[in-house]
This record gives sequence, structure tokens and C-alpha cells, in this order.
Amino acid sequence: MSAISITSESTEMYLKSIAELEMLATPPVAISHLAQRLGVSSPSVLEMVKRLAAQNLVTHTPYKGVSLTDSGRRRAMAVLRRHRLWERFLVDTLQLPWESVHDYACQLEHATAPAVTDALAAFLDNPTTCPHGNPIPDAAGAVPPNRTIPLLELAVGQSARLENIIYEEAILLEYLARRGFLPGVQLTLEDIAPYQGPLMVRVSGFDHPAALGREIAARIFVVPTE
Amino acid sequence: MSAISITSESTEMYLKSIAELEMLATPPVAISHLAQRLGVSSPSVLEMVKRLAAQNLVTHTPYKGVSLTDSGRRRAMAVLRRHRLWERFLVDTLQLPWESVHDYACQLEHATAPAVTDALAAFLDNPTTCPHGNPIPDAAGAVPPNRTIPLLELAVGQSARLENIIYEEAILLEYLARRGFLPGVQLTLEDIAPYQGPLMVRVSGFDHPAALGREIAARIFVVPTE
DNA sequence: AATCATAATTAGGATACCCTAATTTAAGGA
DNA sequence: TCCTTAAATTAGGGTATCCTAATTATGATT
Repeated sequence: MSAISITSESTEMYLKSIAELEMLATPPVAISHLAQRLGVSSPSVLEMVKRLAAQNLVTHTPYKGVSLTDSGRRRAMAVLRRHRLWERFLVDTLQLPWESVHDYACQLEHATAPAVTDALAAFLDNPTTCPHGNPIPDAAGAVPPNRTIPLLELAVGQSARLENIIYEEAILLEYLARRGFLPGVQLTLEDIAPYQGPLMVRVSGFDHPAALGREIAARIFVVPTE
Repeated sequence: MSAISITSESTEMYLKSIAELEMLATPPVAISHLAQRLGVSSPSVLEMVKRLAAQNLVTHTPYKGVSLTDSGRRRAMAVLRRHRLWERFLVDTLQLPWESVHDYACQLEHATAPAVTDALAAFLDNPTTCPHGNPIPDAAGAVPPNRTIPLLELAVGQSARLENIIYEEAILLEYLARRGFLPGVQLTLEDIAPYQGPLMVRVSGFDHPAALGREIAARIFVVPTE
């Protein structure tokens, strides 16, 4: 059977998910967060985490959570690279809709031999970001330094440029795109309603500010501008 | 987890392999042939075949072998379609070497959503054959009528055009390509050595005929010409 | 310090899909 | 008819990866 891949699909999904969750909050990553993200039960996560720990891909601190080792991080970055390259290809080359490509890429990323990854990157002229603005790790797994802050932490009245969206659910991406929230747009945080209320954000070229929930605003990353 | 695919990779590999073996010999396909092709043991094949039979994808005649149901064949054709589209993409678009793409396609075929298949086919302008000349089933699973015969059955002295090669091992494909055996070439069967000996085949543009073993000649399909 | 709520962990179970060894069956030849 | 060989089948086992129910640990609150 075509067992070219040494790393199982599940292993790759666990490593990738830990890496993604580490971008949203400080490690170690909670078992229940991982379980939620992967759509499996906590005991399943725990068992897989123990297996990954035995392979020195993660370190598990009991009752605290799980974090990637260097080796695990390299693996995760390789998966993210493939994921985001495929997303680029699906949007730019195959013209599939922006908000729909995450799941397709999620399948393809585990089925891509190194030679295919390299050739795909070359064909795409080595893009640096996925369609959602997230950086594509280079072939060595390196990601450029992160100068962004979550929109949630932008000062009221401050302008910024939208860099990336770490949230790939199709319905949300479609919602955001319809209100102009796309990588590269200029926006201004006009107001934050009290009591953990929504943020009023004006996207340049739009007449009215959009209201964003805090959870979404925490996953939109911006670079402040003058 | 990204469980978009309803059919497991193993199921797809079994169905595809049965379909391929049915092209080389009369059904039912022997358990041991299937085991050899898939690189697993006979009891494993038998158990999977029973499982596939329970899903009405194959019919298993005890001690005789296994054949595809209509439903199973449709599934197999869909896998073959994806396999051959990816081969086309890998060779034509990513410029990967002709003899190396089979394994890569073998991975990708199980990780391709319907929408991606359709978009890929459109991008490739709906090719009708893979790089090895094998027909690409259309979206409904149909394959054009087969007018070919195995080179092994060509009459001595007869000329023919090479249509397709049903044998995707990299070393052999490289060997064949170096001797000019590519889809579309004109060739002549000059001689067959006695006692199941090799065939002497002259490929147009080459000074000397090449000697081919019978097993290989049985997998090269040609259309006789005047 | 005691209590409560939440998260993590343990215990036991299931399935897909693979394995080897032993036994049975079918086909061909003497 | 009997024997041999090869293939198919049965029997028992393993692993990755998932599940639910029950128990334990942790942190916050009273």
C-alpha cells in the first residue's frame, strides 16, 4: 500500500492543531481545547498526546497541557506549509472560493510527498501567505517574525492594516469577506462597547462600521498604522 | 477531524486494484493477485473483501475470486479518474518526471474532494488520458471503448501505435521511455523468440529493435495500423 | 478549611485493517 | 483413484485511534 508517509494523518492533525492553538494563546495547550479543535473526546486526545510524547514530538505536563518539541514543531510547520500552499493553489489556480478551500487543503496536506510540495511551491512562485493572510512557513519551517497584534488589542481610534485571520470556518470567512475584511485592507477601530461588548470597526471603502464579537476580533491580526 | 471522505483509503485502494486487475485478465480477480498487488497478506485481502462484499461493492465467489459490483466499479472509476488527473497535473503543470508520478498520484487520489476533482479537470482542460496513455474516466465514470490489444498478441511483422501502458513501476517506465516506448509512438513487432522468449520490437526512430519480456509486452496496449 | 465546578485522567470497550500459523479446498497430474 | 501443489480459508493475535462512564485533580469561591 502507498505508505510513503511516515507520519500518520492523525499525528499530523494533532501537531498542526497544537501549533495553531499555540498561536492563539500561551502554551501549554489545554487538552480540552485540543479535543474541541480536533472534534474528538478528551481521553482520545490524552492517549494520542501520550503517544506523541513517547515519540518526542510533544511534551505533556499532567493537568497543565501539551506543547510542541522542536522536532514536533518542525513537523507541524511542514504540515502548515503544505496546507497553505494548497490553499493558494486552490484559490489562485483552480479559482475555488476563498472561504471553501480550508477543508480541501486539510485533506491534501497529508497526501503530499516532499517532491510534490517543492514543485507546487515553485509553480506558485513561492508565495509567502495563504489566501487568509497567514504566513507560509518556508521549506525549513521558518516563519517570518510576527509584527501583528489581535484587533482586540488595538487602541480605540487607531488605524491598522489587516494582516491575517486565524479562523478558517467557511461561514465566518464568507461573513467577513462580505464586510470587506480581507488581508491587506485598511481599517479603524472606532469603539468598543462596554461589558465585553462588540467592537465597531470601519473598513476603508465601507460607509458603516461593522460590529465584531470579541472572539472573532481576537483572531484577526493587524499591524497598526499611522 | 477532516473526515470528509466517506470511503476509506484502503477501500479505495482495493476497489481500484480490482478494477486494474480486471483490465489485465478475466474476472473474478484472484485473492492472491490482489494481495500481491496491494502488498498485503491473503488473509488480510479476504477479510477486506468480505467487508466490501457486505457493502455491496464487490461480489466474492469462494475459492474463485472477487469482482466489482456496478456500485463498486463506479467508486473505482472515480478513484482512477482522480489518479490519472493528478498524474496529468504532476507531469504537465508541475513538470515532475513521467515515471515518478504514480506514487504521488496514488496518495493524492484519496485526498481529493469532488469540487477539487472538478476544478482540477477543468484547469487541465479535461484531458482524456494520463501520461502513460491510460484513459481518464469521465465524471460519470465512463471510459471510451477499448480498441487496443496487448503487444503480446500483435501479429509478427505487424505495425501498431502504442496506446497505453498498464504498469506504473517507476524503474520500468524509465526503462521503456529510454527505448522510446511512449504513448503515441509507432512500432513494429519484428519477431517472437520461441519457448516463451522475448519479443523484438522496433520503435520508429530507433536503429535497433528492443527486446521485451512477455510480461511487459502483455501490459503494453497497441492499436494495429497498416 | 470546605465546597463546587471544571478539566484531566483512568478504565474498559470498539473498529478498521493489518499480521502469522495452521487447516482446508480445488485443480492438475500420475 | 490417489497424490501433490498452490491457493483460499480459518483461527487467533496486534496496533492505531477512536468511544463512554467513572474517578481524580485543580483552582476558585465561600
